[in-house]
Amino acid sequence: MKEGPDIARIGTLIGDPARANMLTALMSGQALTATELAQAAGVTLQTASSHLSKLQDGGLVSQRKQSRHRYFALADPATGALLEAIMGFAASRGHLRHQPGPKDPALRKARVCYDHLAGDYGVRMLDSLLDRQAIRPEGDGLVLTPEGERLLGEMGLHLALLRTSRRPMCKSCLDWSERRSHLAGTVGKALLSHFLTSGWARRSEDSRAVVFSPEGERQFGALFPAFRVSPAV
Amino acid sequence: MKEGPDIARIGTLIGDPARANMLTALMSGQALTATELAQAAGVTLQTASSHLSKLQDGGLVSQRKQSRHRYFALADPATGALLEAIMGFAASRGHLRHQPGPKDPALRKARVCYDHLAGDYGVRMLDSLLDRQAIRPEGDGLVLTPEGERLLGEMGLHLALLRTSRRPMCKSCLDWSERRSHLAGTVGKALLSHFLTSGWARRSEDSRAVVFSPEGERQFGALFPAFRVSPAV
DNA sequence: TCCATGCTTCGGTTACGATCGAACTATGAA
DNA sequence: TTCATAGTTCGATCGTAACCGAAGCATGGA
Repeated sequence: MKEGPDIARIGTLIGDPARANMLTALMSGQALTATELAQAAGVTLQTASSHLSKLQDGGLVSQRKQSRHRYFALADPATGALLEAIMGFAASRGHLRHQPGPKDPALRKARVCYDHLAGDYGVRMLDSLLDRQAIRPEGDGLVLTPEGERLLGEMGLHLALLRTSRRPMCKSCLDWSERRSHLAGTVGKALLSHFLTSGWARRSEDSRAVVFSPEGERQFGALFPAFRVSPAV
Repeated sequence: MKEGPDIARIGTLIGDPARANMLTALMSGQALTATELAQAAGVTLQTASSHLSKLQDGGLVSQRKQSRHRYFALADPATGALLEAIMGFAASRGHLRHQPGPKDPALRKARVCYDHLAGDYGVRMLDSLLDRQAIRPEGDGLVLTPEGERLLGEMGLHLALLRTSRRPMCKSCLDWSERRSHLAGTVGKALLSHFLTSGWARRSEDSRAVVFSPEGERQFGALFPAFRVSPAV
């Protein structure tokens, strides 16, 4: 018989709509309870529980008990990266759950993608960083330039701390709404985190949307000017 | 309702064992007929036909008519890359179709991974290229150094021609058998192609194994010495 | 024209897995 | 102790999709 990785198992786990909804909800990077995930998936708690134990057996999600609650989260960054890859691929083939039109504009403008910023603002940020040579494409990936290090330092990010992670610093991630790339990796995570902690933006309660305050809009606009009216393909 | 890429659809397509087997067979990079794919999947021709039309609707495979035959292949390199990513992820979670032991030694030694060399020899090749600084890790990816350009030129590969492709030149790909990376991308493809055309190796008829000739072993060993007895994790 | 080959379509069967109600366990609060 | 909340396990139902036999198309050779 054949030998090799069991891709069918992973496919089956992701292939059920309820499980896919749960995983998508967990792409926000937050840990969610079984009840919350049941709501997100549109199934009862019993069904959700069954799905979650399958996802856990499959190594896609991890569980943390905390008093009466059980918090579930994506198992690790690799899981998030895999889901991002599949999302990008699905979008590239036109497999959208509904129409790709201008629906849910908040999500299209700015949203959380596992742990970094996606949507129009995410794309614009990466474009701007590339334009001012803070980041440079190199081989298949992206690298931070000295100018980029200076810029991030100015914003108060601790580069040395970021480098301790085993994840790549910069990584491009295909955006399903924009059909273009935005910035993932440790730096992408740190930037989003910076926006949130400095009060420039906050996360929407009930979706993956990221809502900028007026002040945040101003600051973001100054840091990452829309240097080109980017046509969304 | 939710908005976004339909990852469940991709998951379902990959999640059926018969379809997964077909896709794995197509990872050899060769175009195969419906009959061949039916054999690979262990189903009848009717069933295979049904699966193939689903895969085609989903944008995972493409079809080419040639007289009475219909050749199917992976739709594009992005599809191969996605499958590679899922294989790596599945292997990292221990999801193997059978035991990960020393079974099918030919496959573990050297095999085709979509269009480049994988297995022990693939890992060894990349290790060796990194060791002699022909390739350098940069950011998330790999880049060819001047030394690497010299080396490839010496082997008779046309770098200018390779650069015309939109795919990255060098790319690392996680190896399920070795749990380490091997070389993908345009350069990885060109190297495998070089081994095959120069008669150093040939493809096995009925599997993804790559069989080296005695002369090929010698040449490969000279070019890519096993500079370190690499422990397979 | 006839037949062989390669593949698709149709129809009916079957099996697996998603689903939920109900009962059960666990933790915390009153 | 009792009650409430959070979650799992069990059992039964139900729908979908995989599967294959048979028939139908298409292409090419004799």
